Amino acid sequence: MKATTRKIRDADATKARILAAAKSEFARVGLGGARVDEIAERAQANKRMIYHYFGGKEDLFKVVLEEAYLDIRNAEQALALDHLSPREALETLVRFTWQYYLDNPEFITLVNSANLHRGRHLEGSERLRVASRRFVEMVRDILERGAGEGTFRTGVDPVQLNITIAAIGYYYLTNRFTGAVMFERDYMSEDALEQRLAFNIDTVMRLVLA
Amino acid sequence: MKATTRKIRDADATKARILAAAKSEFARVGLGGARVDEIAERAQANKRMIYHYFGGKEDLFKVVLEEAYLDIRNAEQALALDHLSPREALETLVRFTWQYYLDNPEFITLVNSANLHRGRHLEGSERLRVASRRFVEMVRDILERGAGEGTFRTGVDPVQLNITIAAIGYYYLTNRFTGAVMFERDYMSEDALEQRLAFNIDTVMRLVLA
DNA sequence: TAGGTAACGCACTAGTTAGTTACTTACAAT
DNA sequence: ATTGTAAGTAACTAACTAGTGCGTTACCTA
Repeated sequence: MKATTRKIRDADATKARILAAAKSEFARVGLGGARVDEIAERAQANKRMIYHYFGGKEDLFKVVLEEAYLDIRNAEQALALDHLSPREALETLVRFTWQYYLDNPEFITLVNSANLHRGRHLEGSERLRVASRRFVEMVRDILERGAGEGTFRTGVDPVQLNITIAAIGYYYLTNRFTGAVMFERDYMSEDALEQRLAFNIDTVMRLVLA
Repeated sequence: MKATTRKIRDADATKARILAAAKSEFARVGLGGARVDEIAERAQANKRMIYHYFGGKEDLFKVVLEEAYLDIRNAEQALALDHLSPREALETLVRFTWQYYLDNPEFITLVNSANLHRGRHLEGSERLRVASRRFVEMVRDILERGAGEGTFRTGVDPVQLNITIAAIGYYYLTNRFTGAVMFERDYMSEDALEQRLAFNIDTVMRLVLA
């Protein structure tokens, strides 16, 4: 009956609720704007528990941030791009990156907040470094396979390509509010999103094709 | 002697000092993180003056933001790209955008902060809309001239191109802290900056060339 | 079933924070 | 020279904020 017993006290569940609430709050108003009391309330936990489990606001932010990055890196691995042709693999990656940002808007704001604070909340994370190395190797492999079969040109730096793939989706979405004012466009209509994705796939393909 | 008289009371000078201090503070720690007392102190002005001249923290942010955008739009116009060949004009724009971000790092953080707050501080700015329209027309003109002489392909959306030109520079710089942790690279060395700019010019050229 | 341990809650502190009140003082126009 | 007005100041306040001290209670294990 253990699984069905409604535990009044459940450390794991409380921790998870705090993390979820913190992710949402940090994403909504940034590290500086987030309020510990608000996170506690939304997590239906006592504020004391945040200090008990995580140490403090900044430590909580570190955990939220690392989780967010590990989550996208894991999702990328799950794509199994090495089973696809180089061309398909790259297009799949561009589409995935775009869709991930759309489905997880809090990821973008968390990353922005982390960088406003000069990345200091991520500095020690060896887990993230390992995951990132694997990711770069994955892209390098696609580029090498493509160059080998003659589809792609040689000499494309996988890190630069990664940055560009992220940039063309990320920038569009994170700056959509000021963009909408300046360019008097609806950035988020179905048509607009579709057009941007098509433009981005085109950009990346023209960049690597032989 | 008016010009050389050291006025103890000078509304314009005080306003300007407040604006400069606010720009720096908002850029450093965001709207939420900035402290009105700190801005007043750094401006060597009394906090009361901020409320007197600008109304409040958020109104001050609005002015800072609008100024920042108008500044880059003016600088772009000053490039006189219509005097260059389409190809040179576009490369000049890519180089300029990149260099502007490097020379005015506060611009990027201000824009990030504005978007974290869903662009609401910019919503009413007709001045910015006018300047942006002129900017889009400038890029459209380059693309049309290029297409006319056969250098560029047809059908490239100038707004999408603008977004991409901004994105590939902006993203690299704003996310350089988390990027440095993940990819174990120095984003800001002279070599790295030069390589990124070259990569970006290449990306844009491949995107538009016929 | 007894008791130790970890989960949890209340109420507080010490320091901040945006914004204001009530005042003084320089300056320019008359 | 006088004086109205705008520039400038200092000392508040009321609300907020991260973090904590200390006591209580549920749950697991021996």
